[in-house]
Order: sequence, then structure tokens, then C-alpha cells
Amino acid sequence: MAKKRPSSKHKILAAAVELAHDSGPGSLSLEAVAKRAGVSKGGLLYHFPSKAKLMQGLVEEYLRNFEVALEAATNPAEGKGEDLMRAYVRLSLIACDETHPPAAWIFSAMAEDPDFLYPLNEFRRKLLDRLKAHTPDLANVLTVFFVIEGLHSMKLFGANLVSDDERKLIDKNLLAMAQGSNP
Amino acid sequence: MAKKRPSSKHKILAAAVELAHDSGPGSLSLEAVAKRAGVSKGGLLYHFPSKAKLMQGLVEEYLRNFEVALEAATNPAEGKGEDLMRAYVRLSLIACDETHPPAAWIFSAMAEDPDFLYPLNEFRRKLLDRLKAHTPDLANVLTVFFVIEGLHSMKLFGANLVSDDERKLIDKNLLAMAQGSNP
DNA sequence: TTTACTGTACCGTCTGGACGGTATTGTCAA
DNA sequence: TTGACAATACCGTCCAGACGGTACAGTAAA
Repeated sequence: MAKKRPSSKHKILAAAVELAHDSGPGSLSLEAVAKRAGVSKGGLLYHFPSKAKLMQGLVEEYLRNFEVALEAATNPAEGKGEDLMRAYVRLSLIACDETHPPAAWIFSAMAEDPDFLYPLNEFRRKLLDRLKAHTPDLANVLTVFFVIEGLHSMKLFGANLVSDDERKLIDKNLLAMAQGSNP
Repeated sequence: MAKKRPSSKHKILAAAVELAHDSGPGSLSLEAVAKRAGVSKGGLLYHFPSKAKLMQGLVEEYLRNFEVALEAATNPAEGKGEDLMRAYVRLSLIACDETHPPAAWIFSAMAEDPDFLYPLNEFRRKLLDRLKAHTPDLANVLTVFFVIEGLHSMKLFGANLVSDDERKLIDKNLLAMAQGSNP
């Protein structure tokens, strides 16, 4: 499977994420990404033959990371075996707090072509289905899910609408709801 | 304030909104907007001397519309005098259901320059402050607010994650929470 | 005459992507 | 062991097209 030197690909993806965050979604040109990654434009195009492929790469990496984290948290064999609902809430809240919002590139992808986000939407649909199947209280699940979506949206748009205390209150409530809807 | 012939300006703004929705945020070029609005490029630049001014125009129109609707619903002199919290929830849910999401252009603005969204964030901050001042139950307000943000976000990203029944359940819950936190 | 445009021509810049070339590393037969 | 070849991993250049914006001449109604 040829994984001898995976560094460049990851460097490029990381550079794209950073650039989308630091310089705005509009600045995500191939040259800019290549420069940031310490790679020539030709080199970038070797790994990602088109801008579209780069975007797909970003989406895939993001989904893979979240999936791995969720699996690791809930898998009993790997130590914790955390409750699915609780793990989802906890991981989502952590993602919300990262100084580097891992999804700033979403706007770049969206600007390029909204269809790039299709896998992301599918992922969320499946996740919500799992959560619904997992807990009996449908209203509870929906509330938790959309509050988290709202928090992510706020982060994405760079708005900071709540104080630290209010945020703590939200976190506490969400975790309680995640806990409460399970036997 | 020169409101003699508002048709062209509005036609241009409407065309920009439509185009952002139909053809993706990336297709929002001045020429494309002008063509869609049935106006020459020179004519567009007469009203909006730069792309930045067009974006500002979109933001301002959007905020003005929401503010007017909210004021109309809550002002006792104009008939209803609806409760602020309830009006906010109701209007937000209506906005969520419009086939033409009124905020598809947000991605275009974001791609151009994230700073364009500053007034929008400020508006939401003030709105949230009003809601907090208006009702005693802080946790309730925050939950309602962020669920609605989440619903809007879902709409923006073109994801349809809930069935009609689930959506009705959410609406019912939100309205109940809006009602419940008031004396 | 002023206001509100239309229409066209044009400029400078940026961008995605194609392309040819190159250095390094791996493979394998003689 | 070595020489021939090939695959991998890039580099640097070039180009057609799109875009924002400018300039300007014309027009038709109020």
C-alpha cells in the first residue's frame, strides 16, 4: 500500500487547514497551500491532482479523525468503553474548544462546490441514527445534537456569543442530558 | 435617502441571493449577478461600486428584514404584541423552512472576507442578550438559542438530517421551552 | 440638466492545471 | 556485486481563462 513517506500528504492537508483558518477561506489557492506546506506547486499536484481532490482529502481526513476518536472512546477492548452518547458529546465539545477550529476549511470546500460536503452530511446522518437507536428519548437526542451543531456553527462563524460561565453551563447540561437519557 | 426607484437595487440583491443558492457560493461574480438581475455590469457597479459593497448590502438587507419582522411581531401597537422569546423562535423556524434559504449568500461573503459577517454576529449577540434579559432561566434560553442555530446551520449546509415528524417534535419542544420560561 | 442607467472595451492580477524535467529510491536479472 | 531500468516524489515554468474594477460614450425619462 506504499506508505513509506506519508509526511508530505499530511503536511499539505495540515497546511490547507491552517491557511483556511488564518487567511480566510478565499485564500485557499493551490500555490498558497503548497508554499505553506514547504512544497512546490508541482509537488502538491502530484499528491492531489486537482483542487477537488484536495478538498476531498480534507473531508476524508476530518471524518476519519472523528471516527477513530469515537471508536477509541467507545470500544470496551481499548480500555474505556464509554457510553456512545456521552463520548459524542464530550468529543464534540472538545472539538469546539480547539483554538484551531478543525473545520475552517469547510467554507473553502463549500465555496468550491457544495457537493464536497455530501460525505460530511452523510456521516452526521449516520451518527444521528446511531444516537437515536442508542437512547430511548428522541426529543433529548435531537436537542443535544442540535445544540452541539449550533455550538459548532458559532465557532465556524467566528462568533463568541457566550461567556465562559455560560459555556460551562451548556456543557454541564449537555452531559447531564447525555447521561440522563440512558439507563 | 434616495428611495425613488428601489427596484434595481433589490433586484440585484435578490439575484445575488438566488445565484448563491442555485449555483453555489463560488459562482457569485459581479457579471453573473448582473446578468441574473437583468442589468448590465456597469449598472450593477453604479449601485454597488465594489463587490465588498454588494456583500455589505446583502448582510444589511438580511438583518433589516429579520429586525422588522421581530419588531412587528412584538410591538403591541401593531396588533400582536407577541412575547419576544416566542416570536424569535417562531420567526427563526419559519426562516428555516423557506425553500430559498435566505442565507446561502453567507458562504459567498465568508469566502470573500469573514469580516463581512461581523454585523451579523453582533446582531446575534444583541439578540441573545435581549433574550437573556427577558427570561429568568438562562439554561433554557441558551438551549433554545443553540438548537435554532443548529437547525439554521443544517439548512445552510444543505443537510436534511431529520424527518418531518422529528422536526415537528423539535418545533413543539422549542415553543414549549419558549413559553415555559416566562411567567 | 440631472439622474439613472446601458454597453463596450479594456487592464492587471490571480488561478487551476498541464507539462517537461530531475533527483532519489527500489527491483531484479546477469 | 553491479548495471539497467522503473517507479516515486517532487520542482519550476508556462498558459488560457476568469475576475474585479475602470473608463467612457451614449440614452432616455423626469
